[in-house]
Amino acid sequence: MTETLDPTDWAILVELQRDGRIPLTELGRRVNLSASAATERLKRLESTGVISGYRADVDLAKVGFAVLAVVRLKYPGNKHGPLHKLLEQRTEILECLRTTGDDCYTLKVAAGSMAHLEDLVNELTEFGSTTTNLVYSQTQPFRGPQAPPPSG
Amino acid sequence: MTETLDPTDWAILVELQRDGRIPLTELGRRVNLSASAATERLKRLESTGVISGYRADVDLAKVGFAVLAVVRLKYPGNKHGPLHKLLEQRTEILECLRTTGDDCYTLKVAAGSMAHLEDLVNELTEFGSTTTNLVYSQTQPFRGPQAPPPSG
DNA sequence: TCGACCACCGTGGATTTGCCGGTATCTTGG
DNA sequence: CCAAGATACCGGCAAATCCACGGTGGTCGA
Repeated sequence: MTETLDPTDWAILVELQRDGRIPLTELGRRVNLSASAATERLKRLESTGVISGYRADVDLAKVGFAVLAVVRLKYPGNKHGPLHKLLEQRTEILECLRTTGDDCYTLKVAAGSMAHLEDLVNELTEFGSTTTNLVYSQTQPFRGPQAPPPSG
Repeated sequence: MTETLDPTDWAILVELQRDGRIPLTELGRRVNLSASAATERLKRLESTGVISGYRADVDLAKVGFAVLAVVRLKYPGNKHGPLHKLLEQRTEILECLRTTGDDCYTLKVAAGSMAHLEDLVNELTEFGSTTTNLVYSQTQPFRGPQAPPPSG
């Protein structure tokens, strides 16, 4: 399940989480490896699934999504099919976490306006009661793991 | 603030959010453009900040973070400096959203074990009362905007 | 000591990138 | 209506990069 990574592997992960599009030559330079050695390590990280992909980071506000919100959904039923279908259709739902606790799902939602957000929440309310919190700001858009967890 | 994007720009964003490391030649092919035209558009998207960067997507479980949790923090004070300092130090805190509502902050936290999570929550509890929910699963690790918001 | 294995390195041909000038379309002002 | 300018696209070329290859220096077990 978990892969064994040495400090060089971690350095590669950190670099590629900071800038996922650097050439392999530059990657090797940064982690003190030749380009071909860095390539081999990177391929291993990709093929073992440690790196699952690469994504461009899009500024939500710049493309018209002025509103970001966290919506918690208390879903009484056990028919999750329709909800998953909604998640596929509504790409405004950026993320969906199924959690323990009173609220079964925690969603991160982007909307162009409050009216748009209202529409989205209305759709979600079909499934259960919702709690919505607007987001003022977020520290970093996202941050991945930078080092192994303690004692492992 | 918001940039004007035509359908081709959106196609580029979609492709690069799906795979941020494809060569420009391939990108042009996918959006029906020559490599140089695709390059020019991409540079414009980068320089205007629509694309803020590229990141490798790391599988948390594969690198030893078996536990994912959402922690909501009710922060009574108004001294946010110490909290920001903690966010910088503790890279296990993947994301921090400041929101409206009763809970001022919503954090996404990765931990190697329940003991590790307990440590993290203890540190957070120094700042205020916390509510922690473990994450069973997440739909996609993340999904960015795929199309402009309605009527905009 | 031997041989298999592993991670690394350097090389060279194929590919990609970055930059240039040239062309077609659209807008603007006379 | 026409010319000037702007915009977006294309093709082509030099330089950088990618990629598969074989070679090297370690470690480990027989």
